[in-house]
Amino acid sequence: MADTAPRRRSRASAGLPPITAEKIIDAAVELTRERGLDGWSIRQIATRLDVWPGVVAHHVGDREAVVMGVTDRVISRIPVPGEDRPWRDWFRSMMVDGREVLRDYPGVARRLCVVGPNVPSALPTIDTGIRVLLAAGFGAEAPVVYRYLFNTAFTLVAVEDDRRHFPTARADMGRAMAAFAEDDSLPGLAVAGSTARTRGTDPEDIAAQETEFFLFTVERSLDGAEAMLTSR
Amino acid sequence: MADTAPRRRSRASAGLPPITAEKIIDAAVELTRERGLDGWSIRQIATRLDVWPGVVAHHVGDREAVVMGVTDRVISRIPVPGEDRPWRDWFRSMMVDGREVLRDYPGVARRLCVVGPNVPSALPTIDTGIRVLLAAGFGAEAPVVYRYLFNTAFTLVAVEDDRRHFPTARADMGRAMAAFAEDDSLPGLAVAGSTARTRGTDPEDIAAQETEFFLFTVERSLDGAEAMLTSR
DNA sequence: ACCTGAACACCGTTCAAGT
DNA sequence: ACCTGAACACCGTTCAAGT
Repeated sequence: MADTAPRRRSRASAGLPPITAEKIIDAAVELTRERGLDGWSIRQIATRLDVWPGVVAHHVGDREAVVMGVTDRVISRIPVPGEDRPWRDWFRSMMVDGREVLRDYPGVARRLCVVGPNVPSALPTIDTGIRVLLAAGFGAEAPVVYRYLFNTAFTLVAVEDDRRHFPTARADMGRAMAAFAEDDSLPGLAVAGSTARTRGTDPEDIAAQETEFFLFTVERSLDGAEAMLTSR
Repeated sequence: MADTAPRRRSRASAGLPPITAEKIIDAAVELTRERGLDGWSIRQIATRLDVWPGVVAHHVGDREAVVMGVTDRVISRIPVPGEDRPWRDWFRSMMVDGREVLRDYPGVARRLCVVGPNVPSALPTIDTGIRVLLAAGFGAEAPVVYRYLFNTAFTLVAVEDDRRHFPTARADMGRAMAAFAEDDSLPGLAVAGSTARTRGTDPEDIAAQETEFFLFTVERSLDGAEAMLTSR
């Protein structure tokens, strides 16, 4: 790995181009793809760029600033569906496409949920989404409905990210539930256990179950919003 | 603070009682209440107990083990509503009461969502909740509906925790949105901005808005589940 | 302006040695 | 069995000094 390797000679005197903030974020984005947003250090970025750690602070700022830079870049990759789509289609597309992007950069979904519209690249999506809800008849509740749908989908992606960092957690959970299948004293868990038993436990089965639950969550949250329209 | 203070003499020779795993988790729970689950170090726990850092590993294990111990203890404080309650009431109570407990221990909600039924103290709640859904007529879908409702509520609490660690984020978000109130080129954000303008920005206003959005999310998620019953 | 090189005050984990 | 005391391999941040 050689993540920590001291350098010897000045970049300028060696004829190398100067480091820029953009190159630092580039390296941080790539490290985030490989190891997640909490899986790299400022010193590892510096090593990749062949400079000393202080250079990162000089061009970008502290770790927090680097993380925000990465977040903004990743969010900008999420496509914004056309505003002519029916509201349920628009949100389903945005959520499913957003999940695809976010899953490649573990930890960014959590950040997105926490900082929300403070990430500039999220603004076009928010603007279009609220307009779509206005057109659907949500009126003054459009902003809160947007937040509700957005949060429900992407906090779930954040949890999926976290679970990948507990590689055994998924299998443990399945096994723990399955163990209750014949427990008469806990009939609720017994039902969950029977369900768990019928499902596969190898990685691709788990991935398919995750996607299935994500899509279930998306549809339920859309139903929850739709109930606001029909009860008028 | 004196979080790092070396000790001098043997506990045994000083007549002090031996450290136990329970006392270590006690100290960690208290530190979590004060600073959150990511706000303390193994060395700070050791300092509070007047021992060397290695003692924590000896009695409990690594940091992960201490965190799971804290999580289990905090979850055990969440009351389980009576199973005779109508399903919406049962879930509303569990979610609102759970939020009250979890908010006192920042970071635990996130853990709970990630490890789920691997925390032993969560099992009685899961068992009762699934039974309540079975009684309500959700049939084989009871387990997935339980997961959906649980996740929606407590991932939101996890985000609320995170936002408290970005003390400016909340106000920045409000100000950022309000700034779009007269932006004709972004009409969706303009609507959100107008809404943001009418709301207070001091801490207790923010707390009230957080609670309001939490309750909104809870009702919408319950509506989303209820739609599964009415469409049969 | 940009970068080096080092220092500072922290981490979690491990482990031989003492009691 | 329990704890000391130290070592190890890391962190993020800061900053005087060089170019």
